[in-house]
Formats: sequence, C-alpha cells, structure tokens
Amino acid sequence: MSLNHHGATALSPPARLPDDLESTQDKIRSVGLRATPARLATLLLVQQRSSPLTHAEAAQALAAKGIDKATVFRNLNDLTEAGLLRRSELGDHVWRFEATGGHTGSEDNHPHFICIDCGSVTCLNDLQLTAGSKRESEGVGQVTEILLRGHCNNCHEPSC
Amino acid sequence: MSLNHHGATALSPPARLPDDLESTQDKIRSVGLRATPARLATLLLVQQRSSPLTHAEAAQALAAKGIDKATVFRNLNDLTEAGLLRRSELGDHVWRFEATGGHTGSEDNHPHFICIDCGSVTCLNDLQLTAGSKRESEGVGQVTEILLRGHCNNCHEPSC
DNA sequence: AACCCACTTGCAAGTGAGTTGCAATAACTT
DNA sequence: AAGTTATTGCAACTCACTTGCAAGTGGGTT
Ligand SMILES: [Mn+2]
Ligand SMILES: [Mn+2]
Ligand SMILES: [Zn+2]
Ligand SMILES: [Zn+2]
Repeated sequence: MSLNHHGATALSPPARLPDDLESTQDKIRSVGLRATPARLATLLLVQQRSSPLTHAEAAQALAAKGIDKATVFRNLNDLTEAGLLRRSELGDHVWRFEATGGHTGSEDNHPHFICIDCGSVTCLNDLQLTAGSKRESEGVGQVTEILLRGHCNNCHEPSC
Repeated sequence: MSLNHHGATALSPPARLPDDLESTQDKIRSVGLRATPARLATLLLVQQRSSPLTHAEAAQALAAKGIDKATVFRNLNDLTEAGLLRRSELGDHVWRFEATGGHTGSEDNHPHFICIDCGSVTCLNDLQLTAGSKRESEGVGQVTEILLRGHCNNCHEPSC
C-alpha cells in the first residue's frame, strides 16, 4: 500500500528533535558518556529511523562502518540506561530500540503495532481508550504499555 | 500475594475448571492430542499453579518424572497451540505458560492485561479505542489483538 | 488381543540473541 | 603532551529455545 510502510501515517509526524552530528554529540556527552564514533553512529542511526530498530538491524547497518556487534549492543544498552534510547520488547523475544524525545525515560512512551506476519513495527501516537474502557483497565492495574498486534496493511492486502 | 491473584477482579470470576487426572486427559484428547504421561503431567502441573510457569521451572519439576526438557518444551508449545495454555512474555525474554480458563483464545478474542511483575493475565471484557484512535490503528493494519502491560493492583499496592 | 502407524519421546547437537573477559586503543581531563 | 579511564574489537561464552533422528507408544482398527 503506502510507500512508507514504517510509521509514517498522515496523522502526526514524530516531532523529532535535531539529530545532526553536533547536537547528537552534545546529547551523548550531556549524559556522561564519551562521544566516540561508534556511539555517535549508533545514536544517529536510531534517531533517523521512524520505528524501533532491533539490535540485529543496527549491527548490520553499522558493520559497514567496521563497528562490532558487541560494541553496538553495549552502546544501545548504555544509551538506553542514559535515557537517550528506549528499549522495548514487543512479544517476539527481540529488543528494539528507539530514540526518546530527549528527556529521560518513560515519558514519551507510546503504543506500538507489530505485524504478526512480517514483524514490522509501527509507532502509534498516543492511543486513547474510551472512558469506560479506561476505567476498566485502571480497575485491573496501572497500564504502562499498549501493544497492538495484527496484520499490517502490506501483509493484509490480497496483492501481498 | 493474594490467594486469588489471577483474574480476581470483579470482571472475570476465577472459574477454574476441574483439573483432576481424568478431566485433564479428556481436555488433551478433545483438542486432538494424545494423552501421554508427559503431556498429562505437564498440563496438570501448569493447572495446579496459580501463576505462570517458565519452561525452566516446568522442566525442573518434571525432570523428577524422567521427562526431558525438549519434551516439556514441545508439550508446552503444543498445548498452547491447542488453546489449553497461554504463553506470554513479560519483557524478560522468557516465555511463561498458564492454563487458560478453557476458552481457546482465538475464538472469543478479547484484550488482555498482563502484569510485568507477577505475570498474571487478566481478561478484559470489551476494551474499545476512541474513534480517532481506532481510525489511526486501522490505518496501520488489521488489529487482531490488544495487549496492555503494566503493574496489576496486587503488585502495585505499597503493601506488596 | 494383536496390530499398526502417526504421533511422541529422549538424547544430543544446533541456533540465535545477547553477554563477557581481556588486551589494545582512544576520549576527555589536566 | 601526558595521564587516566572509558571504550573497542575479537572471540568465547551463556541462556532460552529448537531440531534431527532413531526408538517407543497411544489409541484406533481389525
Ligand atoms: Mn515507537
Ligand atoms: Mn482471556
Ligand atoms: Zn506486515
Ligand atoms: Zn501482578
């Protein structure tokens, strides 16, 4: 269907902060980490993507720059701990990483849709439950994450 | 932890089906599987537990009966596919299994809340998204499952 | 009661994601 | 420029889970 399978619906752009080389170096240093080439490349890569990246995807992309997978992993984890990335588990036993809005942690948390056919992940902007449903869910516990699973438009089309 | 942790909201009564040897054999056969000793022991074990079981826990418990871990895994997966168990992922990259109330899951599909602390799964009756959110999700694909994760009321209480 | 065979099992080896130890290297501090 | 300490590459490792295969068995059939 759409050319832009991952994430880009017409609804509202992800509102990404500046992700140029310099401001990215600053971000890294501001959380007490050294702005090494590997770290910089990793954060830039994740920032450029509109949907969460698996370690495997990141490692493959960064291998071209001669960066080792262990380094990629350590950096993804370090950046996550530092609050520049968020790590999530969407039910398929693979960690995915995406850039946070900049502020540390769980704030700009948003729902995701994962395709059970192709595994593609789409970020959703602030899904809302109806009042009654919200009440029901709150009666059960404090919801920290909303995950939708299903067939993405690419996989669902008869042509696909 | 409360005695009746699982699904013990006003929403869905515990309603555990009989889990004696005989009815358990029947359950297994009713889904087209053979009621072997290994399979029977596995289902009985999971049914007896009040919280979801990891494969490692199940394998350890069943090793005493001389059942191999690969067999345990295959059976947990087979029983899950057959709808007698539910498999869930709490965010730590370990599958956990628990007996379903009897409903096979795919037939009467409804959202679930899963506690990332204790693993308990609560069935939500009829979660609805707001019109706008529904539209957004439908723009991405056909949603077949809604999963909420968070801290259940039992785990969220200060006393817990 | 014996028979059959697809389903199941035990065992051992394999996979894949993610981690770790360590010596070499490079960022930042002074 | 030198020193300190974080970071890197590499290879080996762990952990959760899967798979291949030969031997065994559940349960329907005769
Ligand atoms: Mn996202
Ligand atoms: Mn349910
Ligand atoms: Zn898809
Ligand atoms: Zn809980």
